[in-house]
Amino acid sequence: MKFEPVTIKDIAIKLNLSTSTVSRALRGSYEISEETKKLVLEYAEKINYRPNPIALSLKERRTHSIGIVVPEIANNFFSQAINGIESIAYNSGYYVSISQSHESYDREVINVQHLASRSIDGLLISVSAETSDFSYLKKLHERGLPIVFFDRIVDEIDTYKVVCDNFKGAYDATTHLIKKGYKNIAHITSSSHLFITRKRLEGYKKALEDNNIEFKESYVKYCNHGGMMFEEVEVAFKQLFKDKIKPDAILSAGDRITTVMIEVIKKQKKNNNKLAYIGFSNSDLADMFSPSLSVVRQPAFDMGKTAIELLIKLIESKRPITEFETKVMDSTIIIKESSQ
Amino acid sequence: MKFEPVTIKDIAIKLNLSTSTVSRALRGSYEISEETKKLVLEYAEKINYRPNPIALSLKERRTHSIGIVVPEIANNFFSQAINGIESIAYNSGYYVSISQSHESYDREVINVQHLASRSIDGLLISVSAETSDFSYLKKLHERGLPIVFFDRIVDEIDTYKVVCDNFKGAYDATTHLIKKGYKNIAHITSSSHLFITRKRLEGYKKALEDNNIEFKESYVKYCNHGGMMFEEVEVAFKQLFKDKIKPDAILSAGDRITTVMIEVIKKQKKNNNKLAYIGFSNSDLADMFSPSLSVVRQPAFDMGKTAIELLIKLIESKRPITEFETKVMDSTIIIKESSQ
DNA sequence: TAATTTTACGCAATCGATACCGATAGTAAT
DNA sequence: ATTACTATCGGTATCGATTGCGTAAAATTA
Repeated sequence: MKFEPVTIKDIAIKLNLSTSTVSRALRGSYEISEETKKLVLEYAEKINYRPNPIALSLKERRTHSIGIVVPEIANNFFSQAINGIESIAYNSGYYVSISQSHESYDREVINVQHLASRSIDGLLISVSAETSDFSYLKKLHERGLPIVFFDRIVDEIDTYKVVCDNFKGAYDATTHLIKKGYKNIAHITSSSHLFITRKRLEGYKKALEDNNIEFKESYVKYCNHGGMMFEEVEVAFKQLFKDKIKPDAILSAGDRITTVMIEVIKKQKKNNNKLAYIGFSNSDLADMFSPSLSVVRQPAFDMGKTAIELLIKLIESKRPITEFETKVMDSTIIIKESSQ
Repeated sequence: MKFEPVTIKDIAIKLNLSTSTVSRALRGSYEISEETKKLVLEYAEKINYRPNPIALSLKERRTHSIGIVVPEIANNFFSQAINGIESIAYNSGYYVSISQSHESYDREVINVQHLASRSIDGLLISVSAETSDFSYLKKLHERGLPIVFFDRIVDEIDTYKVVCDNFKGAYDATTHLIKKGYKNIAHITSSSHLFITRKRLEGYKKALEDNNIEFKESYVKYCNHGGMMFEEVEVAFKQLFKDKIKPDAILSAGDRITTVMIEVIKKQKKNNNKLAYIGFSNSDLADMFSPSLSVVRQPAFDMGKTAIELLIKLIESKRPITEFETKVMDSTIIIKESSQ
């Protein structure tokens, strides 16, 4: 089965013109007589001619599309961020191509390479939990591919970045738990090589410190697959409760880890309302949980918007940009029953 | 800022060979000496050469990528289906490009046109709630674009389709409610021009009929934006409760409508455990709701897998396929607290 | 009327990779 | 020595659209 679209040549042959004339007529060049223009335009309309974007891309060395690589789309934060990206992209004439790494380094590399080998003009990426080697991104960036990082940013690559204030989010959430009287606060988080993981850990630590609570290394558990595997969260959880002084509250990082943690809690039937928890989450359903979920919410939609705006700026800039900034946006903590 | 990837010509010049020789060496042609092959391969590796997929696409008239158009990705059913699609696509050498219609006809057309104008080899689509005119798809299909519909299928276009048994799902769910003693069962559903909406309505009706319960038109409420607007669901809900005999149970259609409906119920504080509900939903969090949510669950992942398999079959078939089938997969009803 | 300008269009190169058709050595067979 | 054959490589058209350059014919000016 083959899809045979009409080309400019078909029009040229039919109307006894050259392809150059047809091309110029279609784009309304002053060099073409009104008569010919009308003829071409009408016939093109009639046979529903559409320029072949692949041929155009080859010629112009631009595709007018940008690539998005995220760990997963079945994640409220990322799907909201994507919506933000799209809202700007479409109005700016860019088409977006979304792909998922599923928190796997290999999948991430495959996706990025595919996109980068000339099918996109720029890349928006939030790296996977598994990724600790960013050299493949660095190479692409050095070769001139415009890249903007959002959320899971990469510290060692110098370009625009968009994050929320992870330190403050974790600090506020931890402080909130402390104020509620909890003293043994654990932290279940994503993989340790993520920049945002470190920032959140810092916020958590600082809050403890400011309240004269001793930080315990054993209270911090990392999930190297970002919560993609139920077991890793379950193991982390169980280990926490092997401690002689059991946690009375948990701060969790990220949509996936937070929801999986809640599943673990349900499964373990641990919760006789003794365990408080608050998590980074952009779920719209937090209210409907039982108990309703306290969250640190990131401005995902706006982060996406900001990221794409910066990327377009990079792509369309005439001369190389060397001064980059990292936009830090506010997160909000929303207190519900789970942390009371 | 420009991205200047290495081309076959760069290699040719450097090694003092022709582009043809380099091309053949890269693909291991028998016509090239081992010596030259080694030389080319090593240099290509060194400078990290990647063939330009755009040039290849132009030449081969194939892109090795398929397009997915869904109403939204922030929807458990669709994100799971996409994961199913990807699981097969990657292993078959196809790259997937995802885009969202946001239940808007205009967005859907823009997305499909962009994809179709030669940047994809085939299309997987679940149409938006707004779409009632399928002529644009019909045209593309007639011109030879391979299309497979899944979930929101289009009756009047003859190709492969994948759905779950919507009739049976609705029938079973309604029967379950009846068996639990509910007699005034309402149905909040998506827009009326969707094929699956009609099928679900039929299942709902038949279950009432088989149990000698009178069908009331006023108990069926349509959401023409598929639940994308909170208000449409809220209005539907309020109207139901204006009826002199108020519903004691609701069957809702689709992930979005179901979750929005629950929000409405919360907001209205209608639920003193009087109102039972069950909805089509693939949420993994149904258990965590309060009350936990009874659902009709579709085999989203497998539906995605089946759809992409059929699409690849269509794309790679040597001669035109004229015999099409509609795969109907089983749905499962999972009973929890909300329908007791 | 001759010279010059304008109008309207065609030719061919280009983007990157492939593949058909040759072409040139070198070797083997007659 | 002539022919046949093989191994190895290059030239060039091609995919679809754009664009710089060239040019015939028509229109304008001198």
